[in-house]
Amino acid sequence: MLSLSEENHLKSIFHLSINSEDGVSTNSIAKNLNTKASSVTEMLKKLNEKLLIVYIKYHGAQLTELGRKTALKIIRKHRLWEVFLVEKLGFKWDEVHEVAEQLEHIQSEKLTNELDKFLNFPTHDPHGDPIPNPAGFIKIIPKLKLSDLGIGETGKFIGVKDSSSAFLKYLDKRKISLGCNIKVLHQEEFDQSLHIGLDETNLTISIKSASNLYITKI
Amino acid sequence: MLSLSEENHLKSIFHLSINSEDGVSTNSIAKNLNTKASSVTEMLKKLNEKLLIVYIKYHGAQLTELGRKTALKIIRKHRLWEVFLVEKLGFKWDEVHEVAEQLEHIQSEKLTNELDKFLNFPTHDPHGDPIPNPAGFIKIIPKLKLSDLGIGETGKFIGVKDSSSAFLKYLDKRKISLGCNIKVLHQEEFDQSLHIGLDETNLTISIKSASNLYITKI
DNA sequence: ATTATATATTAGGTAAGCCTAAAATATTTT
DNA sequence: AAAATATTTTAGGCTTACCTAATATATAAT
Repeated sequence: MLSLSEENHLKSIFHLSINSEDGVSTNSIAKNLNTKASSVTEMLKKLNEKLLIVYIKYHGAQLTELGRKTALKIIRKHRLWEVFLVEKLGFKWDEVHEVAEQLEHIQSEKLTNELDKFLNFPTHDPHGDPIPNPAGFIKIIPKLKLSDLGIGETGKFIGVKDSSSAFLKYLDKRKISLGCNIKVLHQEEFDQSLHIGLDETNLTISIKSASNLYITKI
Repeated sequence: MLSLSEENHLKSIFHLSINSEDGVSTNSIAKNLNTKASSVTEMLKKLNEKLLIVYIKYHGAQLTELGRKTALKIIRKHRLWEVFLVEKLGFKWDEVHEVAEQLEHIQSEKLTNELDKFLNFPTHDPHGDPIPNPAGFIKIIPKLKLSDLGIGETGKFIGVKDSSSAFLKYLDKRKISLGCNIKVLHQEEFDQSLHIGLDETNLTISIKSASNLYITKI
């Protein structure tokens, strides 16, 4: 059984390795977990011993298949609990993270699987991220950003890149919610901001916001 | 904020002080938590510093009002989660303890209170134990055992004293479930076992079992 | 290709929470 | 009330997971 700290390091490495082919750097993990590089180095040695990562001195860490599965099982729990908090307990999508960070470490396969059933086997969490299956399998869909669409194209809003509370509240205020269809109408030349169509209404969002919205073309 | 270990010690002291006026002994806590007396002594000093208990060397520990409230807030969470596990996720009442021991340490008042609401403000957990309110208030009802009833008297089964898996399964097998009415029909002289009436059926239970069943006279 | 800078590791230290063995205090027995 | 026994505390160690400061390696700039 893994310690809380080991689990958090694994998860961090998983998340940080999504956008990088080679090893995850010590510093990036430290920043992610709010600790110091020296602490991370220690942990990387331990996770390497346990065959959860491949760690080469001065060259960062990469998850092994075992490590990846282990990380995904934790992420599965995190995302299931997020669904529970939003759908059953009425949490807003910007309120769930902190609590889910605690709940994800509860050890009980039965609990996780019964929760999954109770929630009716959801496929995505409230931020649009996919939920791994019990074996830690996940289908990774290459994510397209709204800012990648051309003028006239329409996308379905499926997730956020930055899930900070500020950004989620920004979306709520503008009634941009998961699953809605967004059409790119026009782009301003001088600041790249986008005019978009959303149901009946039109609005303008900055290029920064647009590149935080994941969509699938439709 | 309290550490996991501090919380567990408080809870242990609370449970052990129910049947004893004076201080809870170091050894009994150690036994309860599966640690050693020396570890408990250390912790008692710390909890005393934090004003959660009154600890006098060689004379055990007693909860302060603050300590009692704190313990009851943890117990509140434990019991709410037990209700959730049984009523929503289909756990049996002998399967919930271990998981609830983990869930009781999750820190989020909002979570606890929303869970309470979601469960429709239950007053008792699946073993018949009362659930404290958000402020850590609880009404302690002096508990009567089935073995305290006289011949011909009837009681409503409201809780168990020993909640071991073995005993709970024993009850399940005999269809003795929380809330049912039990009438004492006759007592064997040589082994004190009781003949009881339960709905349409009659059965015999040992005096040991009878003294593990809490009831209210009706 | 050196030098400067950024990044990572090692060395050594701290606090929490556990342990065993020895010493101190309480309790029970005679 | 003294001796025997049980209980509790203290002393000193260990492990995990942190930290800072010093050193080593890698990367970027000249």
